[in-house]
Amino acid sequence: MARTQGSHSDITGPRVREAALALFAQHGFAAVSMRQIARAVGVQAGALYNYTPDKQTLLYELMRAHMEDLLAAWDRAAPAGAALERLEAFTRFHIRFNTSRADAVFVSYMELRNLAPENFKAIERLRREYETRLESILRAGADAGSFAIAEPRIASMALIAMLTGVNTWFRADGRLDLASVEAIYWDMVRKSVAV
Amino acid sequence: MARTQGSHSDITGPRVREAALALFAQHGFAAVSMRQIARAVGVQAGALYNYTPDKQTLLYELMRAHMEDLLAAWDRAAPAGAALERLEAFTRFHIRFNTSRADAVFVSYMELRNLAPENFKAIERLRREYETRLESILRAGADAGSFAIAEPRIASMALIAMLTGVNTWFRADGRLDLASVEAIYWDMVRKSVAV
DNA sequence: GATTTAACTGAACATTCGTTCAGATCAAAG
DNA sequence: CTTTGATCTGAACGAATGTTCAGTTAAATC
Repeated sequence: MARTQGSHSDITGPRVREAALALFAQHGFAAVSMRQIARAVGVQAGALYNYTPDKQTLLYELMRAHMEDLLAAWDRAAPAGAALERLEAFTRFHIRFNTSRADAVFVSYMELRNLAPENFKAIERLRREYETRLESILRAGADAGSFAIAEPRIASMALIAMLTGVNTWFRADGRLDLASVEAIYWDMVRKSVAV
Repeated sequence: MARTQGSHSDITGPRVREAALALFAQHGFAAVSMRQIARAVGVQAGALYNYTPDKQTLLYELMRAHMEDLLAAWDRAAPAGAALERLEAFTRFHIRFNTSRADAVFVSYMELRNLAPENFKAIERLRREYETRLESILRAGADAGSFAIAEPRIASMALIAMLTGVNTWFRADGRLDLASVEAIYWDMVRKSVAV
């Protein structure tokens, strides 16, 4: 038995996913060919099929991995305590996590319509789970009387849309650093749910 | 000279654009073929080239028309007066206009990366113009002391992202009607910029 | 140094793509 | 009724698509 571990596949596999993610983000899933991905990795197109059964599954696995990373990272970072502190933590976490993985965020939102139905359902469930994390915070704050929110579910969608929007304009080498961006958005979030 | 006006082209032309818009919104520009569009219209693929020089221009013209409609509609609807009233008008207008043209909004955001560079620049200019309309309102309110906004440009991006997010969940036959949605969002917008 | 086999190549498969164009169609103008 | 030309068909073009697979390569094991 030869080349059981630590072989090329440990290197090529991640590189396939990295290249696919970058290309999907730049040109879109449908506009990127398996040959383009292979060229970026430095192999022939056929070699990609050692790492994914097909193009569709490659997309799905990228999105699933991203959504599960997102949930796991938040569950690790989420503090206990008052709703206001939890909301601030969520706001800053969302901005930091999403700006640090712009390609994955972009693909996970833009390519939903290119998922096969069963894959779409799985990703939507994960997305919904994340939204519910914020919704719970808003409900807790509303129940405690520290937030004024008529519709917690809709407010959570509104806030997530606002926060994710940072990705459309933020550049790491721009005028504002992440700390300033966090402060600006937290100020708006805090006030928007204030009593 | 025969069939100079009021002929098939007055009917087929709009139908081509309608079919293309709906298909682009559903499957994405790159995933939709000229033959699919032709089938939806009820003609052969070759006939489409009486109405667009190529697929790229078809996409560009759809996006350009949408952005110019948006700007013209706002400029007609925009009231004079205090910043707070102008901001409320903008909030309600944005929600109403965007939910009434979900396909065009979706395509105009999602397919930016499929535009040829010069077309991209033209659409980006129009988008920037619209963002500046809101930014001006925020600056006026900040100068007058009625808003507390450190970064008007960024606040305008944040608010537009939040408002456009309505399209991801709003359904005309859902639990909430548009008036309720407008009220919920206006409440959040108003508070987020409050002193 | 011989053997094993994971990893990859390179060619091939049937489809589909955007676009072109000669010719058919047919409603309106003369 | 004849002419005109806008409109559309139907076939064709080369290029590109996702995927398969027999065969080559070479690193790790014995």
